Amino acid sequence: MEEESLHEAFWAVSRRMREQAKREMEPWGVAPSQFRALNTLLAHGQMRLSTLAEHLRIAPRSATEVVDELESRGLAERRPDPADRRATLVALTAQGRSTGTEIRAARAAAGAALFATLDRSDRAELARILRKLL
Amino acid sequence: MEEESLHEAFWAVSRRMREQAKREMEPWGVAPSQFRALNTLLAHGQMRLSTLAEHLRIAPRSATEVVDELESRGLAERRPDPADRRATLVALTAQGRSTGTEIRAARAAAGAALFATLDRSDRAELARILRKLL
DNA sequence: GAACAAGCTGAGGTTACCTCAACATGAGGC
DNA sequence: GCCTCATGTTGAGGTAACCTCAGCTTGTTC
Repeated sequence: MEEESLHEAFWAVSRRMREQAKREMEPWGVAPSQFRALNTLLAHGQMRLSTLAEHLRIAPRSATEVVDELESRGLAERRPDPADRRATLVALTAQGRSTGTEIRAARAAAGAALFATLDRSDRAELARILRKLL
Repeated sequence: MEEESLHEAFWAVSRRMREQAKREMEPWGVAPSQFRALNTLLAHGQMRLSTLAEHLRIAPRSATEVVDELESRGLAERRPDPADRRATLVALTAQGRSTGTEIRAARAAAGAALFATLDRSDRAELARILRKLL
């Protein structure tokens, strides 16, 4: 009973999160899934497709798709991994880096809107609980 | 910075939630979206399609689809609204009611698995914070 | 009784995934 | 050096859960 409503509430919030993220990124023509990739590349630098997939917790095949999109928008590029010729590395282009940081800044400025309604301690609580759930 | 990781954590949890829900409902051949509808019908009784859409926070057109599915599985049925001939009411069949309660029981028994890892106070905290976010 | 609103659905689209199989490359055993 | 097995990426094809837009039927109001 209680679990069901927790479930529903969780679902509603994550839905709202997605909608909002989508709106925020529209000006750059970047979809949420692409931004997620952009963001981890910003944080960790170039990496293999499969490593990116792990970071994003998606199947390698799906990472291929996201990278295709980023590449077609000129935000990232593939290069052969010199260490293993089966692998390809994904790296941000200069434009990818700047677009990524711009979006991050915009989101921060918009207050990462949803979570901004929480005060510092609530955010800490939420983070703690989410970590527990993972 | 912090918001981004909150975002990611939230996303990861809701993803896991969906996967788990899907697995739990497989034996009944009911998808998560269908169960959501089933559940609100169990809770509130028959209602108009548009009202159901509101409850589920989806577009009316999407409710049509969910109800189509439930109907084809014999779990719900449409009947004309005697009060307004434009409208159709959605009601659970006997099988719909029993299947719904079975799934609910199964999920409760499985501990609504994810949230079971939280103790009582954490769950209350989480519920409070989610409510604040909505 | 004309005009506008409300309720539902057909058609068609999108996002963000998935699996499975093919193909190329690498690594270990013999 | 060759064979086998594992690893990395991608083509093909599929799915869930939504969406909008246009069209139909009824209802309400003036």
